[in-house]
Amino acid sequence: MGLQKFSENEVLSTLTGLFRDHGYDGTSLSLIMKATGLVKASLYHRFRGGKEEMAAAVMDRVAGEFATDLLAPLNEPGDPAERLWKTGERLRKFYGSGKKACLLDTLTLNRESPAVQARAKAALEFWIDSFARFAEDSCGLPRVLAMERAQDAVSALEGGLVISRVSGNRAPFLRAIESLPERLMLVSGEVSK
Amino acid sequence: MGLQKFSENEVLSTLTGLFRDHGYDGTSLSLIMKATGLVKASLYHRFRGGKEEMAAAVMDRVAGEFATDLLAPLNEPGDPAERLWKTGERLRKFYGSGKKACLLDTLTLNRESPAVQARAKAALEFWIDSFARFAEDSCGLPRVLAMERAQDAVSALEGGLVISRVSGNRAPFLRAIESLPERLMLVSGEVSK
DNA sequence: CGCGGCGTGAACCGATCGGTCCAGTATTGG
DNA sequence: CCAATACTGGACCGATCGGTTCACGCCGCG
Repeated sequence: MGLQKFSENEVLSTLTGLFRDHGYDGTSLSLIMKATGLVKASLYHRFRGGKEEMAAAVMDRVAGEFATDLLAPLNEPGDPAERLWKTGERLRKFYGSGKKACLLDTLTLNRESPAVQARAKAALEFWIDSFARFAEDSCGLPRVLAMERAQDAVSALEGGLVISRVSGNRAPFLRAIESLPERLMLVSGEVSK
Repeated sequence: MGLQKFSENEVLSTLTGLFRDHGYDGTSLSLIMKATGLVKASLYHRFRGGKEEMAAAVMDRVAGEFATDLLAPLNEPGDPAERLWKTGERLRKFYGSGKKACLLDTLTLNRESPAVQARAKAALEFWIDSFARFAEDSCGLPRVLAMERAQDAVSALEGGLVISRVSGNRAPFLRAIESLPERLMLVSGEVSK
């Protein structure tokens, strides 16, 4: 069998960066060719479904990364505060401290991609659910409150990314990361500061 | 002078909806033609700069709407709580209770549009600044805290929009609206609930 | 060593992209 | 009522869009 110039993982990484920066419509095949160093036929050979399959594959990969890496500490044994901090650090790194955008945002504008849309929704729900279960199981928050807090926590992260991207100031996103303990671990909402 | 089929305002409203729903790259000229009922030449006559000028005009219009309508209550005399509530209601209506996206998000992915990018940044800064001045002048928050709170408030709104759009659940956005008083009016962060 | 097959490059496809041109229409001011 | 003006329709442009085809080269396996 012929040897591939770049591994599946390398290509998917490049694709991920592309879709993050430019969204679905903004990521043209020619841009993908330039960035990956592969030509159309090579791309098409790996992704028979074309661009949409590429986007779906990227979503799957990132969803897997969230499940097995970024959000994994939430389900491990140990001190809840430390586990949440670990997850926060990984999220911070994943989003380049606010420099990189989120696929859930940039990849969901194209309406005529139900496959991508469904994956995004599932990934978001998994994320929120992971936060909620952590707040409920490890921190004793009542179920409904835990769900609200989880939604708000992810919302704060996503919003921070938008603000940081548009304003060029990473502080809002970093504060969203730092606020995770207050959001998911405290029963009432008071802050010491 | 010839009579125009649709007023400047009608066309700009349609364009606003288009750019909100599909982003910059996703809003093709043919889509614009269908939605506005105008043909390319007519569009091009009104916007010599083409699609980029349309996007810029939309940004200008919405920025003006924020300044003279949505955020205006913050600078009026009267009870701060009521003024903030008024602004919240207008924001809620503007974003269709979470169904409609924000241009600051959907229009800032295309990097090779410095004009649009600059307008978005300015509009966002104006928004944050309006919140911050309200928190400082009307609610007595110290300047630096007011600025942080304002950033976080806008961040919560933007995040709520993303979550609501992807999940199809409007609750997160509505909670972001409801949380405005806590965010901008309270010196410490405790909540009664 | 040669065979089978995966992976790749280049050429090519129709459709659509954003943008341009100009002749015509309609309307208002003089 | 005529001319200047504001606007619109349709045809057209080159470039690029996403997608497809096919033959060749390269590799591992027998």
